[in-house]
Amino acid sequence: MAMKVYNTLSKQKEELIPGAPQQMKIYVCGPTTYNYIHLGNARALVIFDTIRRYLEYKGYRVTYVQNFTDIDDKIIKRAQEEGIDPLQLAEKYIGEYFRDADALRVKRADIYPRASRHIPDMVEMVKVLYDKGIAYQEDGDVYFSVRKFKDYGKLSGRTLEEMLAGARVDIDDRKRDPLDFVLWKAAKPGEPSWESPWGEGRPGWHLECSVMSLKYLGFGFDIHGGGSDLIFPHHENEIAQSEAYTGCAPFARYWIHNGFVTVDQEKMSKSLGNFFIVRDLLHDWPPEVLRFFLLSTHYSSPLDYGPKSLQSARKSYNRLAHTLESLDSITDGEQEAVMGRLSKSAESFRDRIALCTAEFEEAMDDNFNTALGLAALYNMGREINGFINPKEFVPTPAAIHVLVQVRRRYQNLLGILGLLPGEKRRLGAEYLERLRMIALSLKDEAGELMPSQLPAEPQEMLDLLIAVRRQARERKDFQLSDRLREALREEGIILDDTPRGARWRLV
RNA sequence: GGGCAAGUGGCGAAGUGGUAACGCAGCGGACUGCAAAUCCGCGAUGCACCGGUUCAAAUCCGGUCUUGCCCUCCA
Repeated sequence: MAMKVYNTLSKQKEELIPGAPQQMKIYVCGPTTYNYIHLGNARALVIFDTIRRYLEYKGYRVTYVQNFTDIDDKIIKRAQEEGIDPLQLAEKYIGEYFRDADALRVKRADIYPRASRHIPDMVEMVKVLYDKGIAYQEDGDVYFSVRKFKDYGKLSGRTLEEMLAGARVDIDDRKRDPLDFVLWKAAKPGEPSWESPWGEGRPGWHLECSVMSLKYLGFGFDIHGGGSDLIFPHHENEIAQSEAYTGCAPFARYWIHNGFVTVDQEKMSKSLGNFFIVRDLLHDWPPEVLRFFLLSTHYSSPLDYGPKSLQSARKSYNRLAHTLESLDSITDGEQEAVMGRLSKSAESFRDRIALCTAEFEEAMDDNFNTALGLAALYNMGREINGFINPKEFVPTPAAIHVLVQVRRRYQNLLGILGLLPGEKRRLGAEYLERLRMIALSLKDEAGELMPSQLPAEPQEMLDLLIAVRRQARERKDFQLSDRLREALREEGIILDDTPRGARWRLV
């Protein structure tokens, strides 16, 4: 199946054809590291991570590059406030970035280039642009002359005149044209700076992405991604620099931009101050739930954040995860049971699963429509539940065989979206005391069901409480049974009664 | 002021010419202890509004209203 993707450059959906067979070279603009990442940053991360995973699923060899902007006005400002070295500050937040990204199941990029480590390459690019007469110098600053690049505006879809009409551009005497942008900034006292033919200074923001993407992926690489707020000026300027530098086009072939996360319909942004830090959200919500939320809307649309939407995401996600749990428990570690004759119903079940898989792939092939892909997973989940839940279901070897395959398939697809449930959490030592409290508080009611000697290990303690409850149920003491279940629930332990006894899980 | 999106059931959200996916909430049912959890089923005669094109429109065209985004560091 051919894949299609919306290309910001052509403003239409195009077939995605790799530059080299079965390979995809992707460059994604990473964060400026002066703070923890927020949910808006996370959206871009998760979206491009999902695109990458899907391409890999389709058999592409993906080279994935994501930069860190570690030289920047804000980093410098923040570092001055804290009285530390800017690069050290950036390094600290790069570390924090990895903690959050890893928690969100974002696969590591192949290369994480940093602006600070590519200064000579950047100076070289400026030099070439200067020698070509496209850039000019003024008081140690070097500017790119947009009038010298005829295609300026092709990404954002604006002419120079339209941009000027905005009248919000800086009036700067040193610029020959208000729309010219800085390639190299002359050093100011107390700021990090590097040697250059125009004196001490530091690179302009857009330069790093041009230099580093060309260096690691080469001219005309496949996909360049980022948030829509980067279309102008960042990506527009990247194109101008890079194509003026190399003298040919296109610098990158497909430009993919994701929509914003909003709060009360307003863009979540650092400058507005209405942002939510991923670190905090991870404290309250499992990473899969955050990922589910971020992928539940098409990547190009705005996504409104609110506690209600996350609650809904949690319930929605739990259903998908629960189906996987059921599959796990029924196939119970079996890898590949012996093949036997399939019943008619098992056969048609297998066929319907195949249809859902095709549905998922079609959705993802069409501009990475994760919302539609999730719908396919729900359809698949419904088929699975409908197959294994009825009383008349018999786990014959043949049925298990099918289910093992289905589990693998279902797991695979969830994995593309990064939605595989994390490792089952263990009962930590902190539970022991809380569980003992429950036991003690119910001692009178439970009478001889509760032994006087309580276990000293959390899991044994929980097993004991579950056993007590089972006995209470057997003698139809539902009051005690319910009270026990409620008490456990308050501690975050949920009991599910099944025909094979109670199963527990953590919220 | 200029440029660009979007407006779909109570809520969220797919669908860009052929008769409205999916999730949450709600309702009904199965299971059960008239429990929790879970599972299954049901839901828009209509897709902001008006007009037009077409055998056929949520989907194309024109107009109106509303909202958001970009034009400034930002994923």
